[in-house]
Amino acid sequence: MPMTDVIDGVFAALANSTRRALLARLLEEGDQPVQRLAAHFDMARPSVSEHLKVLKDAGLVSGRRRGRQQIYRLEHEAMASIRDWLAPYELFWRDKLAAMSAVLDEEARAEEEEQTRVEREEPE
Amino acid sequence: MPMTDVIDGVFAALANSTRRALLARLLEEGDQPVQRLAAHFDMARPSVSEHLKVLKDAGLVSGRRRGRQQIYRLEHEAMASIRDWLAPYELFWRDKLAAMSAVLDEEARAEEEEQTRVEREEPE
DNA sequence: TTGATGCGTAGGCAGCTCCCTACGTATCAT
DNA sequence: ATGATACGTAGGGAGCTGCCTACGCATCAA
Repeated sequence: MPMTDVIDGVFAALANSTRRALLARLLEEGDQPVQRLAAHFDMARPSVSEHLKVLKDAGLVSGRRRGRQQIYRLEHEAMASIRDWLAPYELFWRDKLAAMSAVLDEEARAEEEEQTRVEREEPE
Repeated sequence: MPMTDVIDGVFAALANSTRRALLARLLEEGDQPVQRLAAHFDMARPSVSEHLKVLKDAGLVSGRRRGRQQIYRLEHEAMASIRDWLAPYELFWRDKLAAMSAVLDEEARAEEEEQTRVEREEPE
């Protein structure tokens, strides 16, 4: 599977607030079964199951059986793929902001020098 | 506008390979007009315009006029909102991996100690 | 074995996405 | 003013999303 399709799936999965909320629950409360996850949402349980399937297909969560329950947990790799995708943009902006702050520092320095000169010309 | 809607828009905008490719062009080649962006895609120019609108609505790009051209450029804030959303998960996994590597280190140390003991018992 | 529980899937419907072509509008060259 | 250029929007169609209820299957308690 091409990398672009993986990223497609991950971003698409995250483009829904219910699914992001499911991830947040798993993050804050740890692994848990569907029932417990579904309890927090004003939505039929099967709909939650479908959301979990989307997250699972995207690689953002995994499920294991425990008796008749299915325990879901966060998976790291898919998240990491987003971070990796984001990295070049972060670098770009880091450099951009660094350059900008260098300019501002230079302006501040020049202004301070100007201020010093003025102060020398207007003593007391 | 609630933060969740902003994030929704950004993730939805990024859940399309054409739009991600447009961002990549802007990243690598800098600000440019629609025409030049559209040239790289096997797609009608108006479709590219629509993708750019999605990116613009999500806050990922901005446009300024130059004569009859519209120059698009990357915008930082929307990207930053993703990074911020991602941060708690990154922290979670950093801790998780740190704990895991501590366990592995401990196992390695124990194993090494065992090895040392064996070596003492079998000198030369 | 029987009934209850936990979960997933089937089927259906309203609304959105992504592409297209046709057209409207602003700007520029002549 | 006239035609060309750069761009956006309108309108439409095929397919996907997100929700629902109904149902099927596996597991557990009694």
